[in-house]
Amino acid sequence: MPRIRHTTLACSPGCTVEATLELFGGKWKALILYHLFEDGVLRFGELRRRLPNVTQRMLTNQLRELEADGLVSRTVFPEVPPHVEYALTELGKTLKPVIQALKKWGDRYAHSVQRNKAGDRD
Amino acid sequence: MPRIRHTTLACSPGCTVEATLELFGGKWKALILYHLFEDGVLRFGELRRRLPNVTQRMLTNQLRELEADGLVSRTVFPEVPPHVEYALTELGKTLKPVIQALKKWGDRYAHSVQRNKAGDRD
DNA sequence: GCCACTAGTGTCAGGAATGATACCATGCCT
DNA sequence: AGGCATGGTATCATTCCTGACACTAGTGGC
Repeated sequence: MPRIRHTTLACSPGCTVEATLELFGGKWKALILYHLFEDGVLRFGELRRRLPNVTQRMLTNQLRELEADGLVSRTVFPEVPPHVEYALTELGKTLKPVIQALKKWGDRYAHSVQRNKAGDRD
Repeated sequence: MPRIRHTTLACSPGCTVEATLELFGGKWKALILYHLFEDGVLRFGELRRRLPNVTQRMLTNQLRELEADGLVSRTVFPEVPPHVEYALTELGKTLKPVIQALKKWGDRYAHSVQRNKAGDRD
């Protein structure tokens, strides 16, 4: 859950930047998308294993929101035990260059971010 | 203030994606960066005018964090009334392709994000 | 003397985001 | 009959984010 949804994109010229960010600004969404780009299709449990620090509830939430935004598809197989598959939609796939840009920058520069602040964690 | 700072980037292969996102995942940071890309150097008040919905305190906070992360420089002119200029650092400038990717995607696809969810706002 | 201007800071409060934990259904295996 | 597996939900508590509002300094103008 980012914070605010502004679907009217009239606020300012850079507003679409914000709007885009809100789609995967959720705490784990970018990671989810990233793994879906890597692996294509993933079951709930597989995603969970790839994101060890996410609680089940969080993962469900984030996936539901991605689904509601049309970025991720959710396919339920009526089996027991339950079987649900998550994959990127066509729209979701268009985010690839964005995520790649993020990753590329991170791989190159993240280490050079000097955190001078107190209250540094992790 | 994103949420967690993990400076050790060992969590998962997509971790740098998250790390990058945390740099400008703050509610207004992407917008601030965007405007600095557009205009080069901006005074506090100018930024404030470009981001009408941000409170002074928020703007200060976000700028301080961007500064702490080494993305934005803050230059104080010892005058009265106060005069402070904000600009991108060299590191900050390297984020340009990332912000551009966000904007490009937003301009093209943001409108096609269908929000099926209840609780839609704005 | 009083007010305005700029760039803040301090405090407080409300709400949202997140986490912990427990619980559910159902079919299979033993 | 009991336990396990999967993909969830429900409830509660807490922590974090954000906004509203008031306040500051120092000089110039009326």
